[in-house]
Amino acid sequence: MPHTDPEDRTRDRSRTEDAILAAARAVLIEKGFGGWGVNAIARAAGCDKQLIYRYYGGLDGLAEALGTEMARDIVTALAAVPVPQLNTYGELVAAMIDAQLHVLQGHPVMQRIIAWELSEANDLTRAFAAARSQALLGWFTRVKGDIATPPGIDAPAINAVLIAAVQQMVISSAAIGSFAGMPLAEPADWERLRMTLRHLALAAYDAREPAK
Amino acid sequence: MPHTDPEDRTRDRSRTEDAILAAARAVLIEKGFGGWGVNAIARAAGCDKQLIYRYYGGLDGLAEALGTEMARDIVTALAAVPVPQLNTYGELVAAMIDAQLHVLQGHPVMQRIIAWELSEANDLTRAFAAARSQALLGWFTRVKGDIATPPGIDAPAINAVLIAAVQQMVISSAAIGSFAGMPLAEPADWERLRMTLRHLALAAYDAREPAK
DNA sequence: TGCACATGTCACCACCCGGTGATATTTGCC
DNA sequence: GGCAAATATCACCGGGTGGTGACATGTGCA
Repeated sequence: MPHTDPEDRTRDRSRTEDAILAAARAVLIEKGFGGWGVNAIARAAGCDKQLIYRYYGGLDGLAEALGTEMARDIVTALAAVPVPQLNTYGELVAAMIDAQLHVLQGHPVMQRIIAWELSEANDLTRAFAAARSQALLGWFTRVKGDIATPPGIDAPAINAVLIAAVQQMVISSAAIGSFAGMPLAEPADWERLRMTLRHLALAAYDAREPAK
Repeated sequence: MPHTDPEDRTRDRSRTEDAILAAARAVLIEKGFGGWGVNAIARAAGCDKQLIYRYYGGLDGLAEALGTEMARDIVTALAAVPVPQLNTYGELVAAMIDAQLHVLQGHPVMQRIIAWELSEANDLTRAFAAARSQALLGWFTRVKGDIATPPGIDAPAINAVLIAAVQQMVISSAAIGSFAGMPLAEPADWERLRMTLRHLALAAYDAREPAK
């Protein structure tokens, strides 16, 4: 029976490609970028490491694939933000911050990649950071056209600071479960952070923030 | 001549101890924690790695020494903050944030250690994070007694968010020179960040921030 | 059927790592 | 001077890494 069903073939390139990609994610999540190598990934994927070189061109190509996935996930998350309902600049920023917090918190691969960027400066990590910046800034410039930018305020800097806080808090929570004495484990902790970020965004932009 | 001057001895324990510690800092700064190991440090110190084990008890003891130095540097930097001149809670927080930004920006070892904390969760990195948190919170609780805490505001959360932003921006600048499209290289960039953080702190706490 | 190719496996290489025991040399005291 | 201890060096171990060439086996087409 030479013509077997593609589903239960023992030799299926696309299947092993998926297995390698999944293993690449799993190893990155479990061991971090320090333990992210061909041997560990091949072991986790249950195949020979040679296939990583054949199908992805080695670690670099595999990392690129993860970066592409990450950028796509950010775009997807931002696309779900209900922009038309936001009528002030502060509300828009608060929504963006909220989306960023949400997607990053549920995305351990992105968390590891960000920690990677912060630890090693090379072409790969620079490409990671650029992809995320582009996804964020692209969405924002595309959306802010509808809403007036407050005058006399350094909006890009404030937005960068808020995004930076989100990143640091989420990455720190994954590593040690808290930050500067503020616990980051229970859902209530995250709600507290969410409210704080919203408060800051509104206080920075909208003259009178609504009572909470 | 058995009684040589201690200054030009070839065999001087305290001298090599200092050399090892300096090499530990240098290697951490240059290669990051991924390349921070006994072989590289001994090579940089110009001595045998055996001495690292003898004098510091291995990598763990050496890392502890670096952590102790870091905590001491934070305390020193905070001690220079002119607390008596600050009469509002927002001003106090702004001064703390400013001190934190200043010390971290001039402390590449601390930058690497923070990136380390964000990448690996073990007893060592947890001890690092705890030491920094303790230095910060200890100073703050010791100082805030003089100034009334604004009611109805989650001050610890806001402070944590601002500190988190500082950390993320500085670490990111060291790694890729910018963050979310905001350049972080020239002194003017840092002044811009400084002003933004101050604006946020005052907007969050003091009802009417002074005109800039 | 037979043959070419795609797919997967294995063995091996040089290199670096952390760690340790044995050994050499200097120092300082008696 | 002599001798013990402190200081420093060397050689080696097992193990892990990224990378590569040779080989085996399943697949699908002529």
